[in-house]
Amino acid sequence: MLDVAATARVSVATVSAFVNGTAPVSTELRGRIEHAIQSIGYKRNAIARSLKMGTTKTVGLVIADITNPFFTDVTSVIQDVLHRSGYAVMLCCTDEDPVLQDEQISLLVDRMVDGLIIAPAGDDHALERSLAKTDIPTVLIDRICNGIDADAVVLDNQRAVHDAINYLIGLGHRRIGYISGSPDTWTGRSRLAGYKAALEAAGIPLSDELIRFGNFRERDAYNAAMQLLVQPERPSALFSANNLMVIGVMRAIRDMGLRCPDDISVSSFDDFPWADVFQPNLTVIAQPVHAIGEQAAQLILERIAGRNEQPSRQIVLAGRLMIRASCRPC
Amino acid sequence: MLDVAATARVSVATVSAFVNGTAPVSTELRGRIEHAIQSIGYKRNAIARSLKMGTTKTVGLVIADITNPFFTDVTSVIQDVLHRSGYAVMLCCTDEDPVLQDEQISLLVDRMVDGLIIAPAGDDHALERSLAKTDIPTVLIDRICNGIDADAVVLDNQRAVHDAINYLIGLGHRRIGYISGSPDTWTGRSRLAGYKAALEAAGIPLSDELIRFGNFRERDAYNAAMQLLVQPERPSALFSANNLMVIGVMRAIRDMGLRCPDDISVSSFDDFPWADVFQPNLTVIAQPVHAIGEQAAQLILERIAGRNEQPSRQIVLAGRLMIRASCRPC
DNA sequence: AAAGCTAATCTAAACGTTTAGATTATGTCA
DNA sequence: TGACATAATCTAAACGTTTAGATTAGCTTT
Repeated sequence: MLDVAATARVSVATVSAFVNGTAPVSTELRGRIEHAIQSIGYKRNAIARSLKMGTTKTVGLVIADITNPFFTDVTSVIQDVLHRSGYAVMLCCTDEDPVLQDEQISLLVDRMVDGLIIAPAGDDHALERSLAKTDIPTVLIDRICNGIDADAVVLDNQRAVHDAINYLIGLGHRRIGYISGSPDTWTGRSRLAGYKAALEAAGIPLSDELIRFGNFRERDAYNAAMQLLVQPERPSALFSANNLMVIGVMRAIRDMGLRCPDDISVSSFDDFPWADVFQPNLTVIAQPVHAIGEQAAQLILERIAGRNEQPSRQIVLAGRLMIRASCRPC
Repeated sequence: MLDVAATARVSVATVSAFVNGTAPVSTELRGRIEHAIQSIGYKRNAIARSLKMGTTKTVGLVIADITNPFFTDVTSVIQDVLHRSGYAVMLCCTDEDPVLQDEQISLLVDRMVDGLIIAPAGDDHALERSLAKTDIPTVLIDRICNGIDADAVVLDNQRAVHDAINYLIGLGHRRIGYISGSPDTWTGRSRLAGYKAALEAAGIPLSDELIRFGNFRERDAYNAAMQLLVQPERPSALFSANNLMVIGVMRAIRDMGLRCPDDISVSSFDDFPWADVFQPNLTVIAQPVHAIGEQAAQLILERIAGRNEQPSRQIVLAGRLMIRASCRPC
């Protein structure tokens, strides 16, 4: 900018005024500056600008796993709306590891992101500590953390799973195996609660024999499903608490020489774009990924702009049961 | 840092020396500084540091679509290795739109990223222009651009598709429909070239009737596949040039009331983690996503460190044909 | 013609670091 | 004791912006 100013024989203040349109500049100088910028190939340095302004026009997005279609779908729309508002996105993955999460958040805070959108990993206190000494606006997605006072947009997990399990019960299933996400997370707990509530409401006794933990990971879910399938009195249906795990479940079913839905019914949280075209066509709970991303992005923009000074609120969205062909009457 | 210096009754230079370990500090002062940092909750400001040092410890990653599992797989390993070297990743998506791509690259350049990893969208000149007036180290992935002198890690697309088509020919197929990616991209062209070469080598006459363009998008591929399927003399096999498109292809097949592989064989570029467990089990060309990400990350790190001053080189990796159950003898 | 406005431009001080080079303290040796 | 080396610490100038407040130029008005 100093070079531009020198070339155009004006002060840096004038160049700045012209570049940002923050103050009127005479046609005369405007021409000279424009020309100087062209010939030098000047680009405003966003780092210096950030330092002075105290704002980076960047928001940090922290998710568990970039390989999970749910997160990428949400990320995609978040990026979209933030980009339209002039914000860039810095994406970090935690692999569900609270230590890594702390590192990533720290990295984002150091880089002075204007806002944070987080799908928290690990137990509630982990995030609480990570966020302790910063006052960066934050919105939580997918999961809620108890100790944290921040906006959140989440699903009515309990209700959604309740509906799905109810559907299975309606088909006559009584022994329904449940592959749970990590009970350390709100998401894992609330979905499990939906399962339990549905059974309870139907008067079916709960059995720990039917619940296994897959930690939202395909590999772990495979093992978990295997444990359920080798039981002498095998479940007639399996429900998986997310998309990654249902693949492990299906693999276990195949490896046990069983077929879905002929030998066993399967349902799961999270939809796939290919679910209606590859067999078995999975019956799933579809999350409103677009709405989640849209809402999260709007919330963070409002908080950043300071337009929203109200106490934090939680937006709860509903899942939708997509009945296809992976469940049979029992 | 000034506060810390004041509290510890030392100069900022000493604080800086302590924080970065760049110069010896006496135990006495070390204690005082440490204590001051604790009580103030000081964190080094990465923005100010970047401004002074001229390095952001950040690399920009530009991909077409974060929703595409191929890109997310690669992104995942790139993030992993870069994070281990202390670099953060700024992820941008272009939606295959050269204009958006230019915007995103500009944004990254403004933010002074230390390096750029790009899966180019649009025609070669688009990227050439975007990269014109910057000397940021760059490595290209997935696609090559002619005018650009940068390291690249790509697949031997032609060879890979050649193998896959050969496999179909070996099964007796003669009318093989091809759903191509955008011919504006190197990837689209090189894969198509593999198709043509394979037919030619087998003495099968080429026919434009059998080639349709799906632009690497599910929706477009659906339409493209439809056009092939309504032909009076329908192809006996369909090959899709990427993962997103094969879903569109399968949907078209279903909507036409056909079944794969009974009525028509299907194969495609890119593997799915669920391909061996959902029917039809797709026969695909698997890309070495891990190697691609690893190599790309290493290349950019070397270039950034200035360790590698050699002329740019292209790393060409091989795809692997995963034969499953979506192709039948004809 | 002097005074008073207004609009355009400029000067200089921030923002929070890093770092060369100056300064000070400590110890060694003749 | 004084000269000299060495190690630790400090001072101050950058990095490339923004912006409050000062200055200047060009008009009106009296």
